[in-house]
This record gives sequence, C-alpha cells and structure tokens, in this order.
Amino acid sequence: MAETRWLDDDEQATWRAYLEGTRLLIHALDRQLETDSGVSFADYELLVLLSEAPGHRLRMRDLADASFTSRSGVTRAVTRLEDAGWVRRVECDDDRRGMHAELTEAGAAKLAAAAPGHVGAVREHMFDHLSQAEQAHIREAYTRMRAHLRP
Amino acid sequence: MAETRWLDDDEQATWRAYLEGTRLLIHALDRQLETDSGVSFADYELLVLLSEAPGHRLRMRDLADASFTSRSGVTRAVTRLEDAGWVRRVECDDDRRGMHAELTEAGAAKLAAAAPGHVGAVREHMFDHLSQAEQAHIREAYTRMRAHLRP
DNA sequence: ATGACATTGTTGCGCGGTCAACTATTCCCG
DNA sequence: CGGGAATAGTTGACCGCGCAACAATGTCAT
Repeated sequence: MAETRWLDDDEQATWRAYLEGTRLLIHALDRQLETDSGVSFADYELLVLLSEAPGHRLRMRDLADASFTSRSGVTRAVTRLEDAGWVRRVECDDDRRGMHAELTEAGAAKLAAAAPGHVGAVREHMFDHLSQAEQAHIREAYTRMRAHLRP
Repeated sequence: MAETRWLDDDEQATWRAYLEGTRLLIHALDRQLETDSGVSFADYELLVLLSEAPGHRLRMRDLADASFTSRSGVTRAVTRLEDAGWVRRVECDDDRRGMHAELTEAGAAKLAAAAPGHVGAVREHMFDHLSQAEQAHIREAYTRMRAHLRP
C-alpha cells in the first residue's frame, strides 16, 4: 500500500473553499428560486433542459442522464411538474415503453419568468467575483474533471 | 427593471462544467467512502470537523455552522454517529442547554482508516487534473465567493 | 421465429434532510 | 431583581432522492 499523499495547506484551503463556497452558492440559488418563483433549483434545471431540447421534449432516460439524477428521481420530478402544469407526458410512438416529458406553454412561461432572477443571482454570487482568467481556468479545469468522471 | 444580462457562451460553458463536474465529483467521493468505509461523505466531514476541534469536541451549533447544515440535521447525524459508536454526547457544564459532540476513540480510528482512501479519491478526481495556476485561481475565487455568501 | 437478454419507466421502501413548533435555559435591559 | 426576548437542542411532519424489484417492451443471435 503506497504512502498516502496528504493534502498540503494550499490544497486544503482550495478544497475547503471550493466545497463550502459551492454549498453556499447552491443554497443561495435554491432559496432565490424558491422564494421568488416557487421552483426548486432541481426542477428549474429540468425545465431548462426541456426548453433546450428539440420540440421542447426529452425521453425520460435522457432527462435523467442530462440532469445527473436517477430515473426514479426523474419519474417523480416529472409527476410533480406535471401536477404543476409545466410539463406533460407524451407517449413515444417508436418505442412503446418510452415516454417523453414535454414542456407546456405554462412551463415555458414559468421558466421565462424565473430565468432573469436566477441569472441575476448566478452573476451576483459567482461571476461577479470571477476575473476573466479565473473563469477560464475554472471552465477548463472542470471540463477536464467532468470528462474524467463521465468518459 | 433592468435588462437581464444573460450568460454568454463562455459563461454558460463554465457554469455547466462546474455544476456537472461538481455533481459527479461529490457523487464519486460519496460512493468511494460508502463502499470502502461504510461512511457517507456528510458523516465523514462531521468526523473531520470533530477531529480538528480542540478536545475533539464541538458544540452542536458550531458543528451545524461548520458543516453548513441545519441544527436538526446535526442532531440526527450525531444520533446516528453515536449509535455507530464514533461520537458521544457530552453535556456542557457552563451552559446547561448546551451539548458537545465528542469524537470517540473508535471514531478517530474509523476516520484514520477512511482518510487515505478519501484523500486518494480527491486527488484522483480533482487535484490530479489541476495545474498549479488553476488550483490557485480556484482557491482565490471560491474564497472570495464564500466570503461574499457568508460575511 | 424464438428464446435469452437488455432496456424503459414506475413503484415500495428506507434514509437523510429541512421547517416549524416546543421546552429548557440564558441574556439583557429597565 | 424581574420579565420579555433570544438561544440551544430536540422532535414531528413532511419531502425528495436512490436502490432494488417489477412488468412491459425491444433487441439480437441463432
């Protein structure tokens, strides 16, 4: 068993700042969306994914993959969004097992109403604190990490 | 109402890479700890906080603040860790409302056993993909973000 | 064509988390 | 001092999520 290479002070500081900053950031974004628009961050992201998909619809499995959550999670989330009137289920005609989640007009309107506040919060809490160089480094580093973790 | 400044392409890419990379990273760390040591990432972090505290003990509220979770969450987590034998509750002598959570010897041993694998995973999934410059930029940026979000 | 195997979406179950309410205690100011 | 306000920790109700099991459907080699 190889000797453990512990984190040095700089690495420790990086790790803590990143973890804690991220936790605070996500929490702040969640609260902003919840109080200003009555949507959770998770649900908001599902609406975004649907809005970007061709035909404003996505297979359940694709929605699960794209949102980095489990299929059961998507099933329940879509049920929730369906009850809210923002999404409807549409049967898949080329695969009788399949289901599409499709953004409704109300869902699109909800998203349009919520987006400015959300983007404002993302700027206020993140991008306003990043120099161009920092942003570029973060983009490149996390793109690499993401590729490593999901090849 | 001011015009919304939407994210440009680079900002979009940064935001997505960061969010998705972070999700994958946390998930990977959680799985590593769970399968190799039978501890969740959240519980592991509580043990770390206690191990770093003077006397290996912390007031419940301080533990809640330091772990960025709610007090009820800490109450339940400590109960869980207590049942596992890794933590014990100790009454506070200068504040009869107060409670300390204190790391037991078994808890310290558990932590010592789990730490190398965890640090290895943090290196493998994060620091191994970061240049010195990137690490420094991330440290500075997130330190600033954290300070802004929790003054 | 057919039978083994894979995939899709849903569900029951349990876990872990927050919020609000509660009790006990401490703080603070008149 | 005394009494209202703040604080500490716990608990109950509830919610969202993942895992494993499931039925339904699709895929593919033979």
